[in-house]
Amino acid sequence: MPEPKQPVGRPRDSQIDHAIASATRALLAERGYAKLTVDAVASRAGIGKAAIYRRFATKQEMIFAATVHDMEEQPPPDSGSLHGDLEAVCEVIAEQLSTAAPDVLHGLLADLHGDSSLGARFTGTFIERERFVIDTVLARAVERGELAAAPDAAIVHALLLGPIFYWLLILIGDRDRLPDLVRTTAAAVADTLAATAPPSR
Amino acid sequence: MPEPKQPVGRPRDSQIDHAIASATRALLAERGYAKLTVDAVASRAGIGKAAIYRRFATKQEMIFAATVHDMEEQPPPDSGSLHGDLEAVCEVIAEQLSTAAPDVLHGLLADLHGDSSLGARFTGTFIERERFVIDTVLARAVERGELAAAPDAAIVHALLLGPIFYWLLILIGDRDRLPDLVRTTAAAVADTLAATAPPSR
Amino acid sequence: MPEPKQPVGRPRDSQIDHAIASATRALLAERGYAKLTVDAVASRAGIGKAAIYRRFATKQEMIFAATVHDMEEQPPPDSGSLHGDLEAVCEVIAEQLSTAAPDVLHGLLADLHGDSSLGARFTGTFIERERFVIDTVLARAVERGELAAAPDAAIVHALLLGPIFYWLLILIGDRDRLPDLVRTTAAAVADTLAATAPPSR
Amino acid sequence: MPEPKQPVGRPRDSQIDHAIASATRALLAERGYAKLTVDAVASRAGIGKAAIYRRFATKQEMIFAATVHDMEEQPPPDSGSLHGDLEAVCEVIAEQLSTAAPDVLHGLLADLHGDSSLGARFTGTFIERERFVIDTVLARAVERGELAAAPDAAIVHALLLGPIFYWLLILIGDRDRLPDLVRTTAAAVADTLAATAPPSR
DNA sequence: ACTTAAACGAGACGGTACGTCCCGTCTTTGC
DNA sequence: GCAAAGACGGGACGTACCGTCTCGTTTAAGT
Repeated sequence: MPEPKQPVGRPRDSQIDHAIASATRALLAERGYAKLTVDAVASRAGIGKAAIYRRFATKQEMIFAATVHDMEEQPPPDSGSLHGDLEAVCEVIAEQLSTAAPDVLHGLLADLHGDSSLGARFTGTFIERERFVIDTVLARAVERGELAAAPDAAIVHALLLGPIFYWLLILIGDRDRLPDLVRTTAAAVADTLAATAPPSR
Repeated sequence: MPEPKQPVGRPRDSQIDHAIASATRALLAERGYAKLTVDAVASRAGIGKAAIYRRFATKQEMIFAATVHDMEEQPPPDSGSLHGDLEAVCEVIAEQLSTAAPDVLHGLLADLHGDSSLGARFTGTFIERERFVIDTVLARAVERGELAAAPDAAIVHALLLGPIFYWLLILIGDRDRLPDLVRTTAAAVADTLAATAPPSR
Repeated sequence: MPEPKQPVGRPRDSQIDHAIASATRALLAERGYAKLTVDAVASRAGIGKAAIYRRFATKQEMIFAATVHDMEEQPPPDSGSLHGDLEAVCEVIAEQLSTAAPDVLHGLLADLHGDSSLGARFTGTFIERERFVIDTVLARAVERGELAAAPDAAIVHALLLGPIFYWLLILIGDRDRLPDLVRTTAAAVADTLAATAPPSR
Repeated sequence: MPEPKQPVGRPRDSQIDHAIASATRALLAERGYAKLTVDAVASRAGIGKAAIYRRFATKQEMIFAATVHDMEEQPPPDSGSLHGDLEAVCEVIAEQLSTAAPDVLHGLLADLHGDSSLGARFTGTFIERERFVIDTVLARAVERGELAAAPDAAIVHALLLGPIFYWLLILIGDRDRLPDLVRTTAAAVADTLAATAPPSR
């Protein structure tokens, strides 16, 4: 029996889930990743620490849940060309990333890769999902006849999203210029792929 | 006179600087960024904690100094072509980065951007130095007649080094395939630049 | 209403109070006052340092509480004569003091008078209590007709207990001879008082 | 040869001895025993720490030397009676003690008895000297015929000086009343001795 | 309505690391 | 060839968090 887990006792209060998430986000914005403490989140949310640890095993999981909560990524609608598809993919990622402060992303990434289980979960969701999106748009291009064969998706992944991450996380570049970067990147990747795997005439 | 600051008292023992740096690096390699403690560094280096805090205000500054100690980046020798120069720049960065464990890079970046003074210092040295290297190779290309005008260096910076960081820090990709990525990236950027700012015929 | 202060949250574990006190006393006996460390107390008591600092603001307060825990001093039973009463008072004090090592007494007194709040607390409890005992036996003597009027209690206090403290703390005298000293002191004080304030015939 | 110790090199600067002692006394008065640091003394005296440690093995010795520097105690001139002699002894001690703050005396005593070598030295000088003074006045009384035999000097020592120490160190009593206490104590001890060892008629 | 079982706010708990301070020693340069 | 200035190893201090664990109270579902 797959254990329907008939609930006994007081059920979890779903308001608390929201309170935790929004307190976490507020404190991240106010004080930064490094100075976020679980006690502060509990206090700000008006709840006890136990309510947090009943939901999340570690502080990192809490932050992870509060920050990447709704990042659902779907392959973009078929734009009719590889170039258009790649640009759409880039744009979505860029938009999502630019809502977060760089120090939060760095802190989260550091903690993610410092904890192997969380790291695996991150790779298993976000990275895989991005990869799937890229696979999809590449397959479309092959089908469309733009490319002779699907190139290595991992390399394309890095070429396409790397510049955006670097701009936001390392260069801490001006966000107004992000659209420029997105356009240039998408164009460069599209051209390179076309040159490397030209359609068999 | 700009204060020659003639030293009085016992001078700092430069052997201790080395001992701190190498103990830090050893412990980072052995136990990882998250488990590095100042006491452990002092103990391993055979010194007192005070000697560390006399040199560095925080643990983060110590790690910063110990890890980025000798990263001197010079523009690569002129290879004769923009493509060759870009590839050389990429290779050097890729080589430097791959000597460090990903968790150290993440931890360091997180701490860097969690402390504004350190973050500014990082940008003011490494990023500026990388930017200078890129400026140099772009200027060479213009001089050579490969490009009509030097393109925006910041964008080139992101396009060129972003994929490598992404590969190592986010994808945690196979390091054996890094040379492939470097080649592809350099080629893509060179082609894009040539297409965007072609030599005035 | 004088604030009944209904407790919320997890209450303090009173076993820990005992564990701290007995670990402190054990370590004082084993290693002496100067070598007592808070970490050692915590470790010996099997608790965290935070549990100590939640109860006591400083190491000194902890030692104060641990060493003077149960020193409840009551006026001795009426022996029928001033001399007998004074001797009883002396004996009790002498016995209590001789259970402690001189270095602990010195250390404690030094810390007491190095921290004004602790010093005031010490005076407000022990000294006051001793004074009350002395007041009581003097009042008895007046009632009994042994003395015409109660003499200055502060002077009597010093005359009666001073020699014992001096013997134990300054002379570090042989403890076997303490009973002798107690007898002589009590006799001297009783005689002096009788001579100074004789019963009005 | 009894080693005339012909001095080699630069002789010690005796001004420094004074500077150390007065800086120590000033800081003791300003900040108290517990907060006295060697660095502060050196800085205040305008000298290096080494100059201090060249003269004293420990901080305690330095304070000891600075505070008890000139306490030379001689038996008082013969007053003609035991009572008068005892009172004179008391007065001298009381005067010397009341120049020092109680926290300094306590701190010093604590450190003295925490360090056995210094403790022995203290006993070997001050206590012995006091004892000699008491022995002397008791011998005079015997010679004079006031006492049949010299009583136990240790007990007399405690009886005579204990109340003064207690008043100043434990009760932190009013110093204006010290003369009263001295008179009462001397009278009590004189009477008791006379009663215990009356002159053989 | 009453029992039961879990969730709740509050906050104490063991543990670990931090950064500071001081001691007594050692090592320079300058007088 | 000593002195000041101050760096050094060592070690304790008191603080701050983490993730866990009681308390006494509250809330739903099942009797």
